Amino acid sequence: MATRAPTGSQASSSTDDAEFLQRYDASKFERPSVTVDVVLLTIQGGVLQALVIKRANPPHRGRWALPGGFVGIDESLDDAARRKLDEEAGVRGIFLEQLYTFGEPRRDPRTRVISVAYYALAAAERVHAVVPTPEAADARFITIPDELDKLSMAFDHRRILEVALERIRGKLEYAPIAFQLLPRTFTLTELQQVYEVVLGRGLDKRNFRVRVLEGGQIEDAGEVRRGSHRPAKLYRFTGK
Amino acid sequence: MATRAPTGSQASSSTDDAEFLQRYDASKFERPSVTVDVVLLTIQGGVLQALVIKRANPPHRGRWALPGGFVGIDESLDDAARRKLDEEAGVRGIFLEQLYTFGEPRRDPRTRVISVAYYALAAAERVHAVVPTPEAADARFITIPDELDKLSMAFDHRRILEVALERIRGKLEYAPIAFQLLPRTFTLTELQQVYEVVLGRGLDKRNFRVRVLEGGQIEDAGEVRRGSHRPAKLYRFTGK
DNA sequence: TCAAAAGTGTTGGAATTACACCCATGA
DNA sequence: TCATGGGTGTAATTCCAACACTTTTGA
Repeated sequence: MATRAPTGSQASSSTDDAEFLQRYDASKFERPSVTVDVVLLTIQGGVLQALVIKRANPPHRGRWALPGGFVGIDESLDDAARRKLDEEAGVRGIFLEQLYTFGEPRRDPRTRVISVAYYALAAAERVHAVVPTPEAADARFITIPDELDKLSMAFDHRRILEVALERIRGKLEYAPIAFQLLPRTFTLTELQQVYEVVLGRGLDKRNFRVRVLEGGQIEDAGEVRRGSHRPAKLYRFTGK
Repeated sequence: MATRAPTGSQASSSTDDAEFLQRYDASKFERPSVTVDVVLLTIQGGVLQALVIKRANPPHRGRWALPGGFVGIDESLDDAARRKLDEEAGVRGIFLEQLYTFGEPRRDPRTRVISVAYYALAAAERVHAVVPTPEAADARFITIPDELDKLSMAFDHRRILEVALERIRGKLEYAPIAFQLLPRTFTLTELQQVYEVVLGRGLDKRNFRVRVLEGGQIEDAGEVRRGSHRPAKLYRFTGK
């Protein structure tokens, strides 16, 4: 038997592999179903919101659940999450990142279902204009934490949502994710509100501005937003 | 149809669910295989090391791979990872945490395989005494980064290992994981070496000691380690 | 002219970094 | 006694938190 040296060169799939493929009995192992579930977060009206969909079928018919569904057999996990976001929220091209995989044997009463959870972030404009879609007749945004605390959710989706919140609160401080919750250009006050809403506490305006302007992640967009009062400078995120 | 109010009470599995279970056609969706792969890290001889196993079967026969295997249909993901660690490394009861799920359609040439990756940390004493085991006749620890850089690994296991390294480097600074790489009692120099080896750079001894002693996570174990020179105080981690 | 949001600096304390020598032990 | 790793303090700097008023605009 030709064993390969530990420090061998980059080898392509060997002849062994091809032979094995033909012999491989794919039915040998009982396989779980694999789904993706997506926590879509946005900020609207000064509050953090998450998209939930009312289940039209058992199990948990009539309860609220995260958008999600089965992963296609030739589809990557990321693609499945993106597809579900498109089908059930009508949203494309937004920030999306894998969160955690939930695989307790009894988390779905039907059969063994392993769910790879994702979280997505979008500016309110990107999502409030397009929901609902054909696949999700009854979809809505719940406010966090108020409505979430009262809502009974299907499966372990409440837990998934809470893990997503933990994650973005942690990441907010070292990764450029706040910008994903804003339109391309934004005012510093709007950016600060993102931080305040996600972290759940107020921040000092002067300290915040110094920090963010010295951080080198945003640049002056050269325009102003006019409201009913003093116009505010617009900034844009300088892609990392 | 009785739709549930958005803010309803915690409902148990409904009759709908039970009915549906009987009708549910589990074969409707083609299902991927699901595996776990475990990155077992340890520190030995002042270097970071990872356990790899030589594959006895195709695909990638003779190449080095992470310990891992299929998830049982009634087994949680965590349990599967723990089981593999036991079977292929003979190690139990060590720190284990989910890392990331790798699910590209072609990552395994046989069929669609989604791998939920874990990383595990153990003191050298815990693992070097027990490897190899029956299931993994050819297992060894490779040094990081030296041997890893030269090694050709099966599947996307190199990538998984690199993601694990990124993760522990990031977590080292805010989570108490360094202690997982040490025996129950340890000297401050040993603790510092863990940080240095994982981060790949030297640290100032005096600053390190002040920080760690004021951190409140360790306590004096009341003993000393005697070597060939001045004895060193032993400390223990005060479980968070 | 007034209401409302935009914009702007300073200061004190805390945390972080840089840096060099003496101590206790076993051989 | 000497080689080796164990153990300790201080000063400069940077970072962070607290704090209030003036400016610009549209109504």
